Formats: sequence, structure tokens, C-alpha cells
Amino acid sequence: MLTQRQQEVLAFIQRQQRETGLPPTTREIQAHFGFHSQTAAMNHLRALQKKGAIRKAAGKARAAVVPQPDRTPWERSIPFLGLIPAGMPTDTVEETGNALELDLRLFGQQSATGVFALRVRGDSMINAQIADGDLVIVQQKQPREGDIVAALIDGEVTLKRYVMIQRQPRLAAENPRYPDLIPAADLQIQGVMIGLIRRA
Amino acid sequence: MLTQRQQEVLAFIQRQQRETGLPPTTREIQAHFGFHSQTAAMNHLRALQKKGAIRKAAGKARAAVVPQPDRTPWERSIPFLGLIPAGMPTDTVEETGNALELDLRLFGQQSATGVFALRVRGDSMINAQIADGDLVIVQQKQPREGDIVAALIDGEVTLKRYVMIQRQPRLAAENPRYPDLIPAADLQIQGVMIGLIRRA
DNA sequence: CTCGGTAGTGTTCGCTGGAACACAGTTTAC
DNA sequence: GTAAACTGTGTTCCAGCGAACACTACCGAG
Repeated sequence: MLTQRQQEVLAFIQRQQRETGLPPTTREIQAHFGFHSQTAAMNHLRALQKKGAIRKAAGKARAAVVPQPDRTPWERSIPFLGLIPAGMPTDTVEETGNALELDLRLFGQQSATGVFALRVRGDSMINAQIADGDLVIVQQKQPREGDIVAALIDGEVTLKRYVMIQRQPRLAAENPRYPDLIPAADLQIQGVMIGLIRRA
Repeated sequence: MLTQRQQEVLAFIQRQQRETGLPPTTREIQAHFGFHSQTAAMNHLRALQKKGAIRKAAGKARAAVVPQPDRTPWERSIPFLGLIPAGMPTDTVEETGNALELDLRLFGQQSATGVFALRVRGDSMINAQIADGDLVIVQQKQPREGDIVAALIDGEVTLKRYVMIQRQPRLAAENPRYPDLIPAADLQIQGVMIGLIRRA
């Protein structure tokens, strides 16, 4: 909807806002783009406002504000748990001190509630391209067939694929060298993998 | 260090900045606290600046800014490039409009300079646990042996492992079904993979 | 007791910066 | 092909806002 030029102006406003804390004045926009007239900047602001890209308070200085991509619920702190305690308290968030800041939209999430991270140990999921040391992002929810889930086995969390065999839920490893089928009925499923982060 | 009153003023500035995107003017501060004189507000700003609580640009409108809880160099916008153009312009950042916000400390980076993302196509790196559709985070730098690099081949970017064979640099695929050795001498290495993100 | 920091009132000055008006070339859409 | 955007130039006007100056009052430290 925005034209090339308008996007450039918008980007400039955003950058100024981010880096200096202040939205630019019309004359600062003018100077940045080398306009000979301040009106050119005004025109762009008017257009951007009409298209809803910015908010503008009439008469006030530096009043062109980009409605903050609301730094809200996505991009949030999520707890990092190397190992999930049995009780699975809902808010260990503050306690560990270990937390990640990341944009959960990357993983199609709208909010950070019920999302946590955990580090993979071993190579039982190697055929699902999940390697030792990877960080897995998990959301607490009911698994569907084929999902990769974090499950609590013997007080430790492991990653397995949730499959149905003859109407029975099972947990399967993704590595032929591992015993793969574990009855999933009485196991505690901690959540479903929604993403993965690896540091090379 | 700050007095009661100064903290109140600081809090007000911060709140305005957060909620409206704009720091208040001296007169807005005056009105909010019910001062009869604008100078009272000015005095507080001066005091806050002297104590380092705010930054102030002289002569400019709305210039009292609270140094943002440093939304620092990590956690920065990095460009997302599906395909890197040959010239590799240094600042396509604003242009694409496509950008990721993420905490680069996850990948051991201090700053976002020279970092970009690109989506993996195909499964030539499957044995390095890199799957089709994965998002690879790349930094522009010289590769070392064993690094996974993004290289420009026939105008398109592919991921390969950088290896030395008889002192010759080669690019190797991580999939036996792919022809694996490509002389790396005259190829353009775009950067080294420093991380990976996958959406499940 | 005096000096410096805090907290104000009241007033004036003048740069900063938004807004309106007039005019014009170039695209895009119907 | 004509009207409605989009992009600009140039100029003028004046409200928004920072800044300086003069003066008052309270308080804690040396």
C-alpha cells in the first residue's frame, strides 16, 4: 500500500525513534533526504497518516510517531529449563534467572504463556534434524499425532515423536539405534516442540 | 541519589515516552504536576541531566530522553535475504522491509553488523542437521576449516561446509546424494553460519 | 552562619518546527 | 485522455517550546 518513497520515510522515522528516542521533525526529514523544501516532508507525513502508518498529533513538535510494533506479548522472556522438575510449576519463570528474550512470532506464537526452552542432550532425534546441544522451544499443549514432544521419563525430559499405533499413543525416537517405542499413556507430556535454535 | 520529586518527574517522562512515543515538553511536565511556572520543570530536567538520569539535546523540542534500558546492539534488526544479490550492498537493511528481531547473544554475537538471515532450500546439508525451510543466521567473515558457509554459486546462495583438501579450499555438501566437492577458490563466500532457527 | 542543593513563582526572549498557500512535473487508474 | 494520486520547490506565518534572568523559601552540611 505504501509507495517506495513512503516506506523510506517511514523507515527513517522508525530508525530515529529507535536510535535517538525522538521522532524526527519535518525539517530533519527534509535534511536527511536532501529535500529543498520542508513541505515535501510534510506531504509524506500527511500521506503516511492517511494510510494509518503513523500517528500524528496536530500542532505539536515531533508529533509523527510510528505506532510501536508493540514490543508486547511476543518477544518476551521465556524460561530456560535444562530439566523440568516433576511438579511442573506454572511460574518458574523468575526463579531460574535463566531466560531467553526472543521474538516468538518466529515460531508462530502470539504470546509467551506456557512457552519454555530446553537444551537437547544426546542424538535420539537425529533423523528429525535435532542435534545434541540444540535449544528446543516448547509450548505446553496437547500433542497431535506426528508432533515432537517433550516428555518426562524417569525424572528427566527427553524429546520424542508422538505417534499413534493401533490407536495407542507411543513415543518414538528418531534414531534407529534407540529403542523407539514407549507407551505414552501414563507419561507426562510437557509440551509440543514449536521451534528450534542452534548455535553453530 | 535522586530525590523523591526527581524520581516522580523521571517516572512521568518515562511513562510518556513509553505510552505516547514522545517525551514530554517542559510545559507538559509543568501542567502534569500543576506547577505555576515552567521553570520548575526546567530545573528538574537540569538536575536529572546533571545526575545522568536523562539525556538532553540543547535547543531541540522534546529533547529530554530517558536513556532506553539499552535495547542494545544485540537484539537488533537483521536483514532477511532469501537470496543475496551479487554486489552484496552493505546496507540493504532498510530496503527489503523484511527483517528479524532477535537476540544475537544467542549466537554469541555482540552486534548485528554484517549479520543476516537466509532460508535453506533443499536437503544438501541434511547430515549437518540442517533441513529444508530452516532459517540460517550468517555473519560476514572469513571462513575457517570446518565452518559451514553461505556461498554464491550461479547467482544463488547455497550452504556448504568449508574444508581443506590437500591445502585447497573446497565446499562439501553434507548429503551423500549430492556431488560434494566444489573448488572454493574463485567462489564468493558470503559468510559463515553462526546459528540456525527452525519453526516446527 | 553561610553556602550549596532542592523546589518553586513570574516574566521575557527567540529559535524550533508545524502548517497553509501557490505552483508544477510525473505516474497510475479508470 | 483526464482526473487523481504521488513528489517536489519556495515562501510566509506564528504557535510550540527551550532557555535565561530575577527573586523566594526550606533544608542539611561544614
